[in-house]
Amino acid sequence: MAAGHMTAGTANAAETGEALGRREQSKAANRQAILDAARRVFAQLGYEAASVRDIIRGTDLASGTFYNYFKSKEEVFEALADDGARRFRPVLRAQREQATCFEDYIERAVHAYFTFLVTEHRAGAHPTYDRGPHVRANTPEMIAVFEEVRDGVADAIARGTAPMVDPDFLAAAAIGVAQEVGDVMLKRNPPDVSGAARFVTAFVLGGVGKVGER
Amino acid sequence: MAAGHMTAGTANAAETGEALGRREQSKAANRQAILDAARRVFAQLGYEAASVRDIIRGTDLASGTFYNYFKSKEEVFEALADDGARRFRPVLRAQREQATCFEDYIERAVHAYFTFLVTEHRAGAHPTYDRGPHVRANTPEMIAVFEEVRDGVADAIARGTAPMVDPDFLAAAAIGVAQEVGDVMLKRNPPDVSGAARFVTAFVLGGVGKVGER
DNA sequence: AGCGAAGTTGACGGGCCGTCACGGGGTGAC
DNA sequence: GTCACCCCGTGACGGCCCGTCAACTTCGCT
Repeated sequence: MAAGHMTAGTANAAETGEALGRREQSKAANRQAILDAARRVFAQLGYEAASVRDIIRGTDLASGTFYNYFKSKEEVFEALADDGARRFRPVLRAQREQATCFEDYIERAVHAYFTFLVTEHRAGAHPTYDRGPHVRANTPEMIAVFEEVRDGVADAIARGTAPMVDPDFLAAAAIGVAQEVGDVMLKRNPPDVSGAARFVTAFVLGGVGKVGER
Repeated sequence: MAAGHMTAGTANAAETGEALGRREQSKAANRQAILDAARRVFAQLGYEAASVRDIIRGTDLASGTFYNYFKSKEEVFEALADDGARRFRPVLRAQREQATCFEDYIERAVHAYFTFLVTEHRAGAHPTYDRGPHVRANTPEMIAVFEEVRDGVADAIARGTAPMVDPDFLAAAAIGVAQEVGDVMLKRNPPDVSGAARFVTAFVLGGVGKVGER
């Protein structure tokens, strides 16, 4: 803004972190244009059915340009996924710090996840990943919850708060429950986030307890 | 075999159910050739990466012939899936009848499912469904277990053996656990079917118990 | 102003898709 | 045994998507 009559040199860019050269600006814009188009296209056609060409048509770029930014449809998906995870993870961390106990922690994490699911679902960002036989993609939030829960569980076990069980199995079980129940929840109208979160929490905690008994 | 000098008329076919006309014979053979090729190709390339052309090349048929039997790759997958389910379901039923209680029933079902998984996995029939972002197809056995467990749970609730809970959520949770833990199990060497089955059983039963408490 | 690098463009060869007009061979009637 | 019918296998075809690349445009710097 204060650039005025400056020649937009490198010194200015380093000064604030913004006001990049035309080159960098255009690069960022193109990348974002591709991601935006991809979001729209995935939402409309579903990930499976969408083609790179569909995404390109959603921008005003040439086909070759796409490949300057991404190698494939998969890579675009991953970029979108990382984006989702980056937005979601802080929320999850916050819940973890506010939690009063292990039980509370699980419920908060799951509740946050389901809320996120419903939001993204409403926004159309989560297309029907289920075309063909029946296919599901691991959403970024899922991965975030997975790692978060795994860490939380490992913590709890280390502190003796939770029984000692195979953490891989446990994390897998928890994520499986959240995933499937989340799916069922989304199909209901209206989706009962709190109810589903309570169900999952109880189920997982009950499972942990029973498994820990030997 | 006893056909001898017969003119292979329709009456003979109806008599035993076999000894079909050349036409029907060839049709069955072609269908089977496609399914066999598809199994191989899916195993080798993965479901995602496999193309209809790959399947066709795995047979000595022309491309047009494929479409006389199946509309798409998806339809071939479904045919293979139905086949798997048809082989697996009787096993599951048998376990159900042998079970002495609800707990035993769950463990038997899960154990049978995991055994099936390992067998099919070894046979290469279950390719890496996870290419690209991370994609998973609902296998036919999964669907069979899903329905079986759902029915079993509904039964148990009706008889008062299991606490009254939302059966959709419950079935979803159970299948989610089995699915994810099954995945983890398959990645270990050697896969511990009994251990995983015990884990899942305990987890699910614990979950059911806790959820039922209110 | 002018040069070199960075980035964009769109045409191109290769491959897959599903279709369809053709022809060969099984089938049943006589 | 013969023959007409029609089922079904065949493979070439137009349409589309893929990833590449030589030519060109734009930017950044001197």
